[in-house]
Amino acid sequence: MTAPLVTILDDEPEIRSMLADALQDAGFRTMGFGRATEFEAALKSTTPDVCLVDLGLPDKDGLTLVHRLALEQGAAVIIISGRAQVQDRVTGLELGADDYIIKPFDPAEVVARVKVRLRKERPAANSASNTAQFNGWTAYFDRYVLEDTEGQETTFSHAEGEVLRLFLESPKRLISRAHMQEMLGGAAGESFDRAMDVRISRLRTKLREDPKNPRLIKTIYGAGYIFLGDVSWV
Amino acid sequence: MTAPLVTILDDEPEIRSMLADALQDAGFRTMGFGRATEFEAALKSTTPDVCLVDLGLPDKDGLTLVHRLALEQGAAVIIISGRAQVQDRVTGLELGADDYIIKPFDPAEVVARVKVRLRKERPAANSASNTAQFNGWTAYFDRYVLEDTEGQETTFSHAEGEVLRLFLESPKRLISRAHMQEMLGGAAGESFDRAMDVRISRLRTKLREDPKNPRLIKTIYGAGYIFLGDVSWV
DNA sequence: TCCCAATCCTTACGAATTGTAACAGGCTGC
DNA sequence: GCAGCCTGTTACAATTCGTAAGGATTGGGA
Repeated sequence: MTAPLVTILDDEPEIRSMLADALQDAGFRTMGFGRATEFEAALKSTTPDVCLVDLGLPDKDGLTLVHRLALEQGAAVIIISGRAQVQDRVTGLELGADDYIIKPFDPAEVVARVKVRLRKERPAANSASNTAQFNGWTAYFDRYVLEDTEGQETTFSHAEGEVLRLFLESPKRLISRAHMQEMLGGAAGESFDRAMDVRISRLRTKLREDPKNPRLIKTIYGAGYIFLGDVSWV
Repeated sequence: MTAPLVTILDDEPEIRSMLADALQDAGFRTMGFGRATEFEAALKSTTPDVCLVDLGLPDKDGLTLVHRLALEQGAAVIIISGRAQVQDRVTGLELGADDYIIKPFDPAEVVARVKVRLRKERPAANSASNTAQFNGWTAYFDRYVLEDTEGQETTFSHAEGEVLRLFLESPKRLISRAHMQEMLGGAAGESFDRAMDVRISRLRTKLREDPKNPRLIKTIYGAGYIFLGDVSWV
């Protein structure tokens, strides 16, 4: 799968290169344009995933371009503009933009917002995004299935999935009991926190952990748990 | 079709009412909450389309709430926060928020951004189409027919169609049992709610679901159902 | 080293929830 | 009226998940 393509349409070269650097660091392909006509020409041969569009263009009205982009291309459109009036933002969003960022901006925020758009826009990438691999196991959170090296499948329940997901999102880091309670919805630490133990116990058996020598879910006495797998989300 | 539901979670009553007014003027239904626990309790019986969440809550960490919402509910989440640092915004967006609005804000902009989310989230809400495709199946609601990959047709009844339509209009989102009752007529009764189970059971057999490992209609114990197909309305 | 209290694991049990087969009433069309 | 389908109800099986209880483990102090 090729990296998502982000186009940058802005007449100031410094802004273009600043955004391109930040986006490329985040793993995206980028294409920069200084004029709307150039950009439109390029659209004939490429389909960007996200389009960053500056409204203050010399050769064309940015808003109509945004409108066309959103309608025809189906790409996510993020307006970047110096015009900070609320009315500008509202009309920009109503004409089809997915987001509206005001100059001056921080590149990190632009990258974050681009990522949000991608997360939502690409259904294929979305359905695969709740799958994680670790130490021979594959966890499919959408199907509630755990698959071992030989392709053997086991199902896990919703509650078990919550715990597993929490571990897989913070591997090799200590997860305190209190934090766990909070994440997993429970009322804040009553004396009933043994429920947590049971959940983990059940998860351990599904992961076929050796009770004497757990390799994946390690207990830190008096502190919490730590998940030791090498996790990669697919 | 009922108006989209927007929840407002903020500890300041003035902000809640200001947002509620603006959103209701725009034609949305709203529900306001001052504490995270109240909100979580309400989630058991309703499924909001967009959730506005203030991060500075007294009783719970807003960010973990956002994370859970985005993950489990599948609803669009918009953070509203007084914390204006770029880092705050980036982490908020990475944890699953779809947008991040900084206080003080203009209600008109909030409304505009809510509309953008709805435009993206509910593919079927706008078009009054009667045909939907998902995972090899095609459902023709005008003919009460379900067609599989090979063109084999099965009919479904009105009651089954109601459930199926509800699922197909909110794919990959948790649909609470109570919300379902409300949608499908019956008052939330006592033993009546078993009718719901039976409807779903019958729908499952028509979709040839494996009882041990359903791939399309997933049960979340104690919460509701979630439809996992990739839906597109035609 | 030994002991003890705190902490944690595991098993068994039971309440709550959900799945589904079977039955029965109701409606429609012939 | 009768046959056939739709749909709610009932009853019972299966699942989920918290709780209790007893045993095992840990780590610090005697």
